[in-house]
Amino acid sequence: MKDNLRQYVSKSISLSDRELDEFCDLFQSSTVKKKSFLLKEGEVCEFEGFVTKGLFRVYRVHSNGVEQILYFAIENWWVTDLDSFTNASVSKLHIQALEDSEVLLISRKDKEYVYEHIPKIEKLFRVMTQKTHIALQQRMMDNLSKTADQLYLDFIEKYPQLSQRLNNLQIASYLGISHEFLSRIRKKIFIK
Amino acid sequence: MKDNLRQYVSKSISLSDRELDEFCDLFQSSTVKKKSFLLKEGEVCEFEGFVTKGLFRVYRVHSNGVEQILYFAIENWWVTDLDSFTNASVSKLHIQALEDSEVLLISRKDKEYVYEHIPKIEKLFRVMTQKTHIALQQRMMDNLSKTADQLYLDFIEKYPQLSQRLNNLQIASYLGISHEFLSRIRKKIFIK
DNA sequence: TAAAAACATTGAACAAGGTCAATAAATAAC
DNA sequence: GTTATTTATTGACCTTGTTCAATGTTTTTA
Repeated sequence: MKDNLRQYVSKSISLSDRELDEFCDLFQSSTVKKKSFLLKEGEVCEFEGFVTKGLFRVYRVHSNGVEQILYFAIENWWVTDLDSFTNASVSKLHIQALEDSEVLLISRKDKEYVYEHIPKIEKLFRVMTQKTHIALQQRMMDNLSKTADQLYLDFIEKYPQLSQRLNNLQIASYLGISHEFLSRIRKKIFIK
Repeated sequence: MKDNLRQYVSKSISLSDRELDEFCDLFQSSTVKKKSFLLKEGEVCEFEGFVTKGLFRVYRVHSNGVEQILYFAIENWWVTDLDSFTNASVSKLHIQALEDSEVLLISRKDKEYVYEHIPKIEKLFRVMTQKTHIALQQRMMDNLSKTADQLYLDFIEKYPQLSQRLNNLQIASYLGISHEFLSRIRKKIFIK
């Protein structure tokens, strides 16, 4: 079950078998049924998760009740509320499974321990955070400059397999547009 | 001149005097006149910079000619194109001084060297990248959910000293709205 | 397999914000 | 100090996307 994680780590850094075992042993597996929550607003996020099966959405509920999806996490992606997890602060986010899912969880304490103990892991996460930061910068620039049509087309082109697994409510909420407007966009696009 | 940098590092991690000297010696100081560029689109970003004086804007020029500001950097902030610097790829960004400025620059090679040589520095930058990532997540959610009025009010409240040093063209470009609309917002707000 | 729930589509009215053009005010350059 | 240049304001009109409500369609659930 932890094969995915082993593979993921090995792709980025070279650890001895022993280090790799030690790292992976710090994770505990958890199954999460569709529609149930890994984290709810108001809680403190005590885990960082590596998804081995299924699909999660990480989202915020605004004061007017509107849900805004920050990101999705599928197989071989990490899922956490970075702010709440690193600062042990109260979370403003929800993390919910959109399919029956499985995830490997590491606690804050164990992660800090492993940073001290296996410095290459610190490198792994530094590089990872850099990559997600670059992607987020790109996404923010796109959101501010591109039209909704283009955002949608880019999304289904960039994440073809993921977009198959999502309904239009989820996609609209990720793109920051209303699902009614997404429906109109789809009509316009697919008629052409 | 490197006192700011020494202080900045010391606040986050504890290095020996020797390590601190070694780290700071890798930087070379550079003065940048108002309106001149530290980086232009099409170049490869060969530096990461620590601003000791002045003000920079990091921005992209979209195909229609519209400028979108990704972020500003003032004293004690870092400035680089993270994507271009880490991947040695061609930059899509411009980095321009908005005031007469001074910046301490470290090269890609030296930064990689220091990661190997002083692991605490790796920690420093991991934590730093995490923080900026959290801030960017917040900014993206705000951009997607808040009205332009609110974005502007939040900006001048969050960065009071910075917003004093910027004209409304720059602020509008950062918020992703037209400067004409910002002008109307200001009228509406300050009349109340 | 029937009822309930969730999801998708469509119309009509509306709001937020953009574009273009003109003018005024403030800075910078000489 | 007086032009140039940059920045700010304002008006009129336009576009993109929202809201609300109704209806149809699919998927769950019992």
